[in-house]
Amino acid sequence: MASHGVRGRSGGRPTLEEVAARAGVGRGTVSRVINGSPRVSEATRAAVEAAVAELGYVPNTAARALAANRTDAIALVVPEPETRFFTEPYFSDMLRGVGAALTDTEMQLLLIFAGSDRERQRLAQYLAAHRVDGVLLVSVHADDPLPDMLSQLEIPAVISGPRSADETLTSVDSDNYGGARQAVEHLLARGRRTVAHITGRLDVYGAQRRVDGYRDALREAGHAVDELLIEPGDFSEGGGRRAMQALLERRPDLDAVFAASDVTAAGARQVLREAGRRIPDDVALVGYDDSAIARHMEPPLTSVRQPIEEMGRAMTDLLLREVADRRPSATRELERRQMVLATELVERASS
Amino acid sequence: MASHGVRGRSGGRPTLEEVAARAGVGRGTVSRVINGSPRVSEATRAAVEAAVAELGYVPNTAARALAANRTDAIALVVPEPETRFFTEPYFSDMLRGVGAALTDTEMQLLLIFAGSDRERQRLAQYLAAHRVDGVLLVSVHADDPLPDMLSQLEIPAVISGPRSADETLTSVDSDNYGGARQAVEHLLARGRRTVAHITGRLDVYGAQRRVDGYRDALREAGHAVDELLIEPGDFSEGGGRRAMQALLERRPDLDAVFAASDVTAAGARQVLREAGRRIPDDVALVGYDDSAIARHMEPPLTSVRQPIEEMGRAMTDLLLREVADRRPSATRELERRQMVLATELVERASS
DNA sequence: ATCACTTGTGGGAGCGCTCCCACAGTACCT
DNA sequence: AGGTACTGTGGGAGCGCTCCCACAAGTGAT
Repeated sequence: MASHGVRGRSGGRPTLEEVAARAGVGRGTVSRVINGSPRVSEATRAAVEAAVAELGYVPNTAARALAANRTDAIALVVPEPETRFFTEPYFSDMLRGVGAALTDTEMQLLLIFAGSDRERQRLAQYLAAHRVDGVLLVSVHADDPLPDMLSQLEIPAVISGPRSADETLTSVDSDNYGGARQAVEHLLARGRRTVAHITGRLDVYGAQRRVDGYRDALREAGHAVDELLIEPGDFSEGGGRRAMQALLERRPDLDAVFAASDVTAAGARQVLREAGRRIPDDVALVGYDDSAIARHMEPPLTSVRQPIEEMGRAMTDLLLREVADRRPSATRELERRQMVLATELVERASS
Repeated sequence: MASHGVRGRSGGRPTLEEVAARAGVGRGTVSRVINGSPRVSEATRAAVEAAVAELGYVPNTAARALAANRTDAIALVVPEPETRFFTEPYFSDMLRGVGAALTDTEMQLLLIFAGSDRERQRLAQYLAAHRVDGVLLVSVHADDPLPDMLSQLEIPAVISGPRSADETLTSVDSDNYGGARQAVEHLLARGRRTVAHITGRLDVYGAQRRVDGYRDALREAGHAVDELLIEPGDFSEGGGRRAMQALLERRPDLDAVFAASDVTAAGARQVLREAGRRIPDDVALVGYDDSAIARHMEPPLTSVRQPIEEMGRAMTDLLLREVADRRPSATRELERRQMVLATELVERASS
């Protein structure tokens, strides 16, 4: 029986040492070739590469991580219990962007579900155990302790939506303010006079910015902002229904609704239908996210598209850069990085 | 300057050795406590646990992986380029199930995107580098070399849909055959006589099984199976459109369509509308997946729900068991495991 | 009292790699 | 000729852990 581990020594994966022996060089030289160091002669490099190919050598990740103090992996922290995250396409799109950015890298992606308190506890542990080189944070609430924990642990992190106007972490965001303005300006341009807004969860900074955009668009068009036309939602379908009911009671004369998400708009639409309002004839409806729901709604929903995939890609790129900066001998370029990507209004029949 | 790595020795994360010194015991004893070995006296255990708490000790994953030859991580291999994977909710649901099964475990989830040849190449490398203890495989095509590679490398793996009737790997599947039967039986019970079927990609075993279910349901109801009513699709919206057009040309008298996915059904719906057919009055429509699209379609789409989240959970459970079996000293229970979960027909207005 | 076993414990060896120091060899100056 | 530099290379030390052997101490049967 082998002394250690599951697979015995014989016939196991080849090690650096074995490659070195085969190529007739020292361990250090093989390491240099593997890691692309320039301080190796052409002849030696060729010999080592041949040995690597013959033996099918692949460096052991754990050993490398232990010796070099890096893991070549980053984590995407997913606030799992919020079902919203999975029912909306946001997550998938983000993931695709992250995946794309990682494609030409040696980096691997670790998905960490951390919603419950216990999980967040454990998350800290894992990160402390240095399981990853950096962390991508999405959908963070204002009072989430995680970002600050990461700062304290000096773990590179990038956050998808800044928590406030003066976010300290590197962040990537879509232009929530501008997107909301686009939506409202569009409705006004279509001749609507009484535009209501169902907000998102207001502890999310992006939702606040959408409200700001809504307000400013109205003001600049010379309309007074009527607070009775603003009803808080929570990004969900049920929230959309509740908010729409409240709005119809307060301002039955409204002729347009800008919802902070497509799902919210779907909820609003149900209530409008039940109240006998035709879309867009009586009430124009604009959503946010440009999700599959928007395309398949009846009538198809005008919606603000966020470049979520691009955001995922940008976040990853920024994180990789930060990780590289942290490596020994890197020339630190520690500017604070805040990136904002433009949104796009996708016009459909609902407005 | 610290000699090694980014973080210097001083003030870094505490090590086993430091905990041992603090608790006044040996390194081995601390290791035993950390790993829950019963061969430790109560007093010692308490002392060690106190030291761990005081120092905030967290075991270093890389060191453990290197010494113990295990990583406490499993991989979910995602065939990324197939956009279908991201646009359908299949993926999210699966992921949620996997996450749920992992919640009470120490296991972490590594997401590996492997679609292009180059990526699959690299995937083999990563797996060979022993980066994970086991692999979850979803949406595998009949000619995918990956499953066999994994068998050969003796890496525990569980596959989401078996590749054929005699799959060698442990697999979890939903009852594609039964689901299709449910759908067709439902249509017949509603009085439909001419039921067409738009298939999925026929190199996917599950799609074949749905065709089998479609055929058998018709036969057992005493109907002849007309091959002209079966048109191959590819699970996509465009495929659904093309197939529907072909079917309408060949059999303009059809009064029901069973589509192999909701997205396919959405494509079919468009063509039916353009052809002036009313749903469900002229043609009843049934989809597969019970996705958000089904709920938001006009009219809402009757669809076969697969317990995808449960599948993800089951796959993960099975994989964890296999991984545990592989560990030294485990009592091997090497039965071949094939699990099939029941589907459910969700009836809506389209049929 | 002796032997045999059990329980708890310490610490050496080793996992496979990276980092870095030492040194041989060569080249180019003074 | 001697010095100074640089290039390429070998291999020791060490990353932090697990595994296992050795051994002390206790327990009970002979």
